[in-house]
Amino acid sequence: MGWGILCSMESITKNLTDAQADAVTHIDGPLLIIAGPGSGKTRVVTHRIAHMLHQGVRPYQIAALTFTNKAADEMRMRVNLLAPGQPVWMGTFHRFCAQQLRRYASMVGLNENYSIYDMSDSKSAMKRAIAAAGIATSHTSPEQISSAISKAKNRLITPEIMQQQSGRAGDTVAARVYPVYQQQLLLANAVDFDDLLYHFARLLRENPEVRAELDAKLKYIMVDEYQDTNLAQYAIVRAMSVDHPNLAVTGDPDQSIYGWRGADLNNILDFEKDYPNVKTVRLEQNYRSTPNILAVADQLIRHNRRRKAKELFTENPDGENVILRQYEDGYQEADEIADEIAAQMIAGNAEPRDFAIFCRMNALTRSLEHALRNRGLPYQIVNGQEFYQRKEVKDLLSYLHLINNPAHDVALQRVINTPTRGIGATTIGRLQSFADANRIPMLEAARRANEIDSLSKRAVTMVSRFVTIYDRLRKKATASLEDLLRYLVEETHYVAYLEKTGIEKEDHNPVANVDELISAAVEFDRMHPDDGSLDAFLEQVALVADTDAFEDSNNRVTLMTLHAAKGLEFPRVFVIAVEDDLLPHRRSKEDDQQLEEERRLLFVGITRAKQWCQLSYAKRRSVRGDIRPVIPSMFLNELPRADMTVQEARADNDFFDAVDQEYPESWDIIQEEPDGTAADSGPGVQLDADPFGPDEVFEPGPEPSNPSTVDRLPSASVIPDVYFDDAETPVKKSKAKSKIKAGLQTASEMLDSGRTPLNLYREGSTVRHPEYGEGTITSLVGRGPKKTAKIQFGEETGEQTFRLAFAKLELVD
DNA sequence: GTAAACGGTATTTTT
DNA sequence: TACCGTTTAC
Repeated sequence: MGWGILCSMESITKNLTDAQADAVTHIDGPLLIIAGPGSGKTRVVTHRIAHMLHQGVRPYQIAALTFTNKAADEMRMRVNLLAPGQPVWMGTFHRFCAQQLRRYASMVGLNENYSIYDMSDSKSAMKRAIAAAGIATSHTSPEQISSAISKAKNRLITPEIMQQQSGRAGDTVAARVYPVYQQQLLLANAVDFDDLLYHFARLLRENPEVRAELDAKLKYIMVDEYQDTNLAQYAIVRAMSVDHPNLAVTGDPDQSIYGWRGADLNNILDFEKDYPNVKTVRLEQNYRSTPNILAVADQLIRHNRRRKAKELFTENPDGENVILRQYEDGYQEADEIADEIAAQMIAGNAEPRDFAIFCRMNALTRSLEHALRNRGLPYQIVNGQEFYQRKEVKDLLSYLHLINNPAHDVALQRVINTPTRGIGATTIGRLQSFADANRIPMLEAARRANEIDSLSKRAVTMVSRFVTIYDRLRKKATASLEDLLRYLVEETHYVAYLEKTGIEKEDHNPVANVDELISAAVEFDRMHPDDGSLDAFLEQVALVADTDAFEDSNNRVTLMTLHAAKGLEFPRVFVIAVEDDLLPHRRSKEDDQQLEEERRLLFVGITRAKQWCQLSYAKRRSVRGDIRPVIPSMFLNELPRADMTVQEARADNDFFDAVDQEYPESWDIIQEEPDGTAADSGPGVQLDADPFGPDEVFEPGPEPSNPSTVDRLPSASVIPDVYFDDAETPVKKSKAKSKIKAGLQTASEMLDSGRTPLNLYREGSTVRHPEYGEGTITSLVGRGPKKTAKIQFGEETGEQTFRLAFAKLELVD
């Protein structure tokens, strides 16, 4: 054996449980590993690879397919510890297909330098296809058509078949667009994400010799997260495991959360039928979580019908109860979670990286972000706006794409007038028509601009000028990426353009992003001294997901969606907004299978937690602008109260204390726990006396005002009505309340009744105060009831600070 | 042709 | 609220 360092057989299998060792030592023949959360699955997979190598399997005969780059990186790192330097192929499905397609490009009608359209690219392409197909978007949206076509591709349905099938279904429109869209992609020498799988699956199906070749070459295929495979992926894996059916899949039906993307749970549920001689191993012991957390998760998931029943257990010591927490609203949720994190850190047994906050939708991270930032807590958002999606980055990448693939029409349209060079929509439209008529790429049309009669002389000049710039850039295509990018930025005067047009916002600095992209290029050059091509760089960029951006080396609180959380673990976990219409999501409630998927989503969230976990919901939450009452998620009723602590919302006397706690300048320094009291509203904030007029809605609740006191309510078998009813809440039983229920008046209107709505105050607004007279708002911070303004009055009074919800202010216009 | 201003509308999750 | 497409004013 070529590597002396590799551990002995015993050390590979020692420290493994029987079940784990069973899986690790199974080499030939199909293998199904049902792996519960935290059951050491990655350990098994990596040890199995090491074991196979040890037994003489050649590294290039093994391919391990994952869904995320992060999972692949993790696997690579850990295999490398066990068997250093072995060239086992590990990577995502999409990357695998992309690489194979490079080799066999011509067999599916592509060129080897084909481009991968990202979502926004395919969106533009889709719009163009819809227009070309002559379809009015009055009754459908491009998104719906996209999604129908995407689903078709995931199920390996060709345009022809879709047209035949769509007799009665509402997919007829999509079926008409589909062939047009595919043709345009092919003409642009491009594929979308689905095509990577679709083309490759069809390639295998239609070319037996290619199939046999790959089957023989990759004798041992492993698939991670098998429960998330769709039909295309299933077909690919199957096709490569006919002559050498040494297919090992790992997964957990209870963690299947990608049904909406075409994942078919039957792939894993029926695996044993597909491969009769399969060896099945169940990993049910959990090494990650406390028994309490596991019990809650297990009880929840037992409500699903479509699953393979598992008996999850752990030998970990007992931990704290899972907390079920109610908040008044999303802002309080955000603030108090941030406070809780601060408190736990101050208590000294946690640091930022220990915490993760999960939510159903990206939009929900905003208030959390705000609250964390206010307290100076370091955090990272794992989704937000992906770096590669930002305008300035996309602009430059589009240039690179066009340089690499002159047929990339989407890139051309993005770039031809960026920076602006006098080529407007009309001109672009005419180029497009000419291109369509002659079945040529738009760049080709641009080269032949003088043949296009409809173009004005001026337009022809402008277009030619662009082509000249393009050709100049193209000459640099083989330079290092860094050189190419720098040259590009310089030649197009891109930075000047950004500075001229860019509106620099607080957390958005376009020029810095340009620099960051250049850094990424430098890094790529460094990592690929030999094989570094523009092609490879663009492929790499296209296939990294936002979830891969997660850095556990950063000592930061992590904010992400539940989907992004899969495969990760954190000591302390918050799942926020466990509310009806959100989790389960409104659009998933009608269908049982989708509802079960939502339940799995929460299951995934809870099982990420190692020692501490809180689920929360609010009584009301603002949804795109206005505030609406909330019904807690039905899933909360399914949780066992024995392992939980239920906490009702703290009454909103919180408006007057906890808000303005002082936090350390830097979290390196840990301070004593702040002892906020009702009277202590913190420095710099002035509250008007008695904010409650006769018509006020709020009254102080019965809770103690010391925020460090935690209320532990007795457990209950179901969520008591009190959580969303008025019985013990600070909302008075008044006409105002019934209006909430009837939806006639929003809570924010109630809060602001008889006052100027908070969102009308702007920096620079002139306001009148009964005592101080007129002043100008110099700054605004905070949200909702906590929105605070600094107001500059006359010389005598100077600057004063007010909580807008309570101050007796009037807007002067 | 460009840019700002307006108004309508959608709103999940992501390789 | 935020984005997008459209209109409007230069």
